[in-house]
Amino acid sequence: MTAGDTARPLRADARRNRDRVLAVAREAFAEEGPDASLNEIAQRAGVGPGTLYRHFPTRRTLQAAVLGDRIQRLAGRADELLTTAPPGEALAGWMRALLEHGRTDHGLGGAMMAEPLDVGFDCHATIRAAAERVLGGAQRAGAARPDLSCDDVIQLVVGIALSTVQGDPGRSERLLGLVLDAVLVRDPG
Amino acid sequence: MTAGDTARPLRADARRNRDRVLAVAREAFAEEGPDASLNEIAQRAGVGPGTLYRHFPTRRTLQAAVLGDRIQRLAGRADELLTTAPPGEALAGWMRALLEHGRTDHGLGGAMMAEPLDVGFDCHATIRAAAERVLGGAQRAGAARPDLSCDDVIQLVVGIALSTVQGDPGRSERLLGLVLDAVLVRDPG
DNA sequence: ACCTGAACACCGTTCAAGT
DNA sequence: ACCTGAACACCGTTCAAGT
Repeated sequence: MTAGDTARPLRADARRNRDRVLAVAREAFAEEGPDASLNEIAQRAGVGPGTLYRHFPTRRTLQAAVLGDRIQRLAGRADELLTTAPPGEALAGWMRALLEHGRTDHGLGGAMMAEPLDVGFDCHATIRAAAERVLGGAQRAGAARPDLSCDDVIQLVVGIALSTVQGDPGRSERLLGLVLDAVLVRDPG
Repeated sequence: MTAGDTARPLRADARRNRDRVLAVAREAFAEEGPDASLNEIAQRAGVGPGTLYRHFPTRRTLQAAVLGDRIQRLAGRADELLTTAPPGEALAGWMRALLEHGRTDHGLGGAMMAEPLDVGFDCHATIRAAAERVLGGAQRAGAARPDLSCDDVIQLVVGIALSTVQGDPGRSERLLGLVLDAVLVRDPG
């Protein structure tokens, strides 16, 4: 199920307009960040402002829709890692993926996690569930500190993303490494 | 020396206007966050928009001026802690102070650290110097990991501030504790 | 030297009118 | 049922005119 799924199908032209707006918004957020002009997005998509607002009543709704499949992929990546890597590495790898997600679109990914409100499909719940899976796996294997919650993991990583959006990715990785030292339990080998 | 010091003294009315704007901006940022309307600040201060822009050509300039003395106090707190607490506790205490700073004014404190550009007096340099002092002290005493840079410390703490501005302070402290586990060297006692 | 405030281009948002 | 686009209130920013 995709982020944009609604109760019953849209009329053909409505669906097309929605997709157009979404495609343009994707580019706009990538280029100009989360505060890109909505009117300009509507214009570039060839629709009136009203049409944009009909489909996405608030800016956050549009942001959530843009991030939707990215978040789905992020959740899927958790299960992928759990079957292809040892638990500790799976957790570390997923945190790396979350970090990258947080940095996308000039920090839009991280910003959405930093604000409590949820829109459309529940981004928070999806990410939290994925975090719980990788963290739980690592904890049961004794590879991660047992007193950690998935919110701890998420907020630490999102924090790194937000404090380094402007800088180079190398800084992000460096900081993630430091946090991992507090999260992972040293392998006695 | 205060943040607002300029080369030569202002005319009396100019100085008064500047102070008025600054006082109103302080309230506005505290209430509405870093994006508070500049026009409204000018109006509430009883000056025209042009006057505000004359004194603070960009929003960041105004933000820096508002945060100025807070940053001075934060830097002073470093030295205070270094003389009243053992090195490891001084570092931890200062990081706590930095965390609180990052959360002020709806995250304005943290946001300014997350963007590279500097305005007016150099906020970054002031904070980095303070961080270097407490971190260096702790490292020389063997209380902190020797491979850490002051940027590591700052960005980790600022990240926590940014990812928890909306939530309760308890979450911030919790996450700071986790980061401290990676920063401090366990006391063998 | 400094202030004022009208003016401009822009933004988000709404809503009557259309199809 | 959906779209359009004019309209409104607002914002940041500038600048000629004043003192």
